Amino acid sequence: MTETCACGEPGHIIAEHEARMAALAQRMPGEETLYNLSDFYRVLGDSTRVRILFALSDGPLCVCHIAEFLGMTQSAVSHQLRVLKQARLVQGRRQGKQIAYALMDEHVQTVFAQGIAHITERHGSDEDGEQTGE
Amino acid sequence: MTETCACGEPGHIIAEHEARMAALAQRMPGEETLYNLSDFYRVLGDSTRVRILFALSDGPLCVCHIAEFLGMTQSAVSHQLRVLKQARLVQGRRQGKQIAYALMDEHVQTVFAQGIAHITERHGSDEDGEQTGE
DNA sequence: AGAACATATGAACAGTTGATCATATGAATT
DNA sequence: AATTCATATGATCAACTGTTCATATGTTCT
Repeated sequence: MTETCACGEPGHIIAEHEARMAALAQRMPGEETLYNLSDFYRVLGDSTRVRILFALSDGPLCVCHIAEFLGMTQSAVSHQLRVLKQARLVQGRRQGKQIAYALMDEHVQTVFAQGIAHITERHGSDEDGEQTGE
Repeated sequence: MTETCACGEPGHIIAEHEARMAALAQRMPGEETLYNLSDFYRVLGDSTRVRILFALSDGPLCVCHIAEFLGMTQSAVSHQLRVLKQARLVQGRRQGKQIAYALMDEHVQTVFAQGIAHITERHGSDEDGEQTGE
């Protein structure tokens, strides 16, 4: 399987690479952590859910209002709220017939804001990248 | 479609919700921004890619070493590197027969580190969440 | 030029995902 | 208790995703 790359010439990059790999094995977070991390990102990796989170960034809203605001079906919103709820990103509080959803904590908002910063700081929207470098 | 929720009773939450919705419409980032944001997260939303990013967090590695380190096929790694490259998260520099991949900039590492922080700060790994609140 | 190595890429396939539709649950109002 | 409104949920289906296999591209060495 692990096709060991045979080029073990001294002074070559291979040397440092292998040193790094040894160090990495130490620092490598547990399988579970990495899985949770990617899972967390996966939840944010859908524009509908991102829009829902943004809709809640100013305060709680009930499902029907989220749906109205985003121009979506109540069902679709509800399904996605369930995902966000399981990921502990939002929280629902019943108020009469309605259920007001809110962001779980400020932490979510922080991460979210940083994401937007990361995107916008790329000064624009040129998104290619087909050259290998060199 | 937008089933307008009829309960317009004064003093009810509906009032503030609708006020918020008006304000939101202003703050709402452009469609493109939100799409880019979720797209960015989507790339991080896969454990293989997260593991690759982590493997590069200590310095460049060539494809075969990444594959060896993660116990994956060269092909699978290469495919994912392409995704990461298009998302401008990594960068490849040819060095002889090999191509050393590296994280694009420190910004990536920052975002990445924050993600790990967000996960671990949840003190453990209890992941349910089936109650609506109340 | 030819062989060997490193990486990229296209096709194919299984597994996952998000929206829709129909319907169930649950709360308030009559 | 029956009706109405608000939300949740299960089934279904099309679209997408990640891996594998086979093969192409590109580099080095002889």
